[in-house]
Formats: sequence, structure tokens, C-alpha cells
Amino acid sequence: MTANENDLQTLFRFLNEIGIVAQLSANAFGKVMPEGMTLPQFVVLNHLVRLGDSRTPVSIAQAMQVTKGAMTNTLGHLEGKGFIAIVPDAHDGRSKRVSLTAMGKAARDAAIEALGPELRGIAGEIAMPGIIKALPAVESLRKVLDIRRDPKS
Amino acid sequence: MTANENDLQTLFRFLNEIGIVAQLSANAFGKVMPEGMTLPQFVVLNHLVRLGDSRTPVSIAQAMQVTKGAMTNTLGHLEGKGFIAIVPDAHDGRSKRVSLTAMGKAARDAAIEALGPELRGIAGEIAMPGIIKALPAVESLRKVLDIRRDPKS
DNA sequence: ACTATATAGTTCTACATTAAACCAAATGGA
DNA sequence: TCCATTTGGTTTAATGTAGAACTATATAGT
Repeated sequence: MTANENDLQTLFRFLNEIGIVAQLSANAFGKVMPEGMTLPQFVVLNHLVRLGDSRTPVSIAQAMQVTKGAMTNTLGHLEGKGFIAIVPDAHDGRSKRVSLTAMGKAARDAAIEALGPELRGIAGEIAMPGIIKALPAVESLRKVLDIRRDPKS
Repeated sequence: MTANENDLQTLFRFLNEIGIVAQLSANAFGKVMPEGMTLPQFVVLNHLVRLGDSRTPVSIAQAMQVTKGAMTNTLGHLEGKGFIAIVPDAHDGRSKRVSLTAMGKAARDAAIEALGPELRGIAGEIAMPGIIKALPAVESLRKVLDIRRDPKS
């Protein structure tokens, strides 16, 4: 599977477009989010809802591909608002456990609610079958980049 | 074309994946770039090569979807390194014109060169036909988000 | 047991970005 | 012509992130 010049051009454009879409969608998210809820905060809350409580900060950082330092920052904000509880891990003195509070769950639900109209608007203006078909390609690209970044992940 | 609940889920996941891919690829770019060349700087240089010289700062900012302030910053760096020349627009006292210098062109070519192996590596580890088929979906998503952000664009 | 190494988390510095306020020049309508 | 509005660009403050240095605890090999 040797890559030809055309493939490289396409891949380059693909990553370029993805960068811009990411920037545009982050902005759009920010505009509809309830006051004070930032995208990284929301993503963490959503992660906890989907994958369950009692995650460690590092595992969350890896899942969303940010540094530990960035996660310390985000978790600090969420804890300050009472959206999560952070407790020491009983079995590992180095580690901590992050869990959602009722307020955090409510805040996440409110954010999802606020996101609805925007998502519906986008979905209504785009050819969704194409998006559905494209999703696996983006996912596999994510996996490849992930592994290249840290081969032992 | 009413969006059902499944479409919203898919769109949400799609944007999520795109955000992470953007972050991963920005990091990967940063690692292979020649010393001092940042991703935004490279994107601007590349934009000038592809779309031609004599662009205005605002048009570049719009093309890559960053604020005018961010562009002022990036262009300042590029000018400081001698990669671009910025001159007042003769026909519009408010405006400026940005053009590549020989050094800027060389720096862009060197960056492209440095990017090659990384792109080749990725292209070799991924199913490129899927990427090629997915590109139009990402592009149309970009257009939709673009228009929703500023309907008169 | 001991030592080297790996891992969890925090802190600090540097930097790119947004949003908003601001200035200057152009545009369009009364 | 004059005034209101728009547009190009800069600047400032606030924020999120990466990267590196650091502490503390766990793990593995000898």
C-alpha cells in the first residue's frame, strides 16, 4: 500500500478541512452553550455520562487527547462549580477518581438540550447519508494518528 | 429533510471525532515542522502560494476561519521572519496587501518537504479510498457551518 | 529488600486564540 | 455635502493548551 502523490494531496486537504471544521464547530458550540459552560468542560461531563463514573483524570485526558495539565485545569473548573467530585483512589495513592454529581448530570443534560437546535439545523442543511458514510473514515484516521502519536497506546 | 434522532447522534459523534483528529494532527504537524514554524504560520504561507499573492489580511483570516486579531498576530510573526511583505493597499487606505518573499516561499517548500514523511506514513497506515470518498462530506460540512456562522458570506 | 523506572497529578511558562473596544478610512443615503 | 454605517486592521484582557519540571507513589528487576 504505497501512497502516491495524489493520496498525499488528498490527505493534506482532508486534514486541512478537518482543522477548519473543528474550529467552526467549536465556535458554534460556544455560542449555544449555557453561560459558563465551555466545550472542554462539556466534553468531560459527556464522557463521564457515556463511559461511566469513577474515571481517572489521566484516562479522561487520553480519551480526549489533551495533556494532563489541561485536564487538571478543566477538572478544577468543573469541581469548582460542583459538577464533579474528585476523590483519592483508595487503591492507588497517586491516583484520583472523578465522578459526576447530580448538578453535573443536570448541567450536561442542559447542555445537550441547548445543543439540539443547532445540531438539528446543521443536520437539516447537509446531506446526512454522506456524513454517515464518512464517519468510519474519520474514526480510522483518529485511530491511526492516535497510534502514531503513542505506539504503545 | 427532517433530521431524526439517529442523525443527531451521528452528527455529534462526527464533530467529536473531527475535533480530536484536528488536535492530533495539529500536534503531529508541530512535531515535524522546522524550528520556529508553527501550524498557523505554515497555513498562511501555503494559502499565499496556492491562491496567489496580494491577499488582504482579512481575506486570509476568513479563509482559515480565525479572527482578525489572530491574523494580525500570525502575520506579524511571518513578517518578522521576512517570510512575507506587508504593504498598504494603494486603492484602499484601510487595507493592506500581503505577499510572499523568496524566503517565505523557501520556508513553505521546506515545511512541505518536512511534512512529506509524516503524510506518507499516515497514508500508508490508512485506507485511502475511504478518505477520498469522505472528503466531500467534510467539505460540505465546512460550507454549512461557514454559512451558518455568517449567512451573508 | 533495594534500586531504577514508570506513572498520576500539579504547577509554571510560553503562546495562540477569542471577544470586545478601538481607530481610521470607505460607502451609501438623505 | 454630511452623517451614519460598514469595513480593515490593531490592541487589550481572559482563557485554554502544550511542554517541561517537579513531587509522590507504584512497579519491576536484581
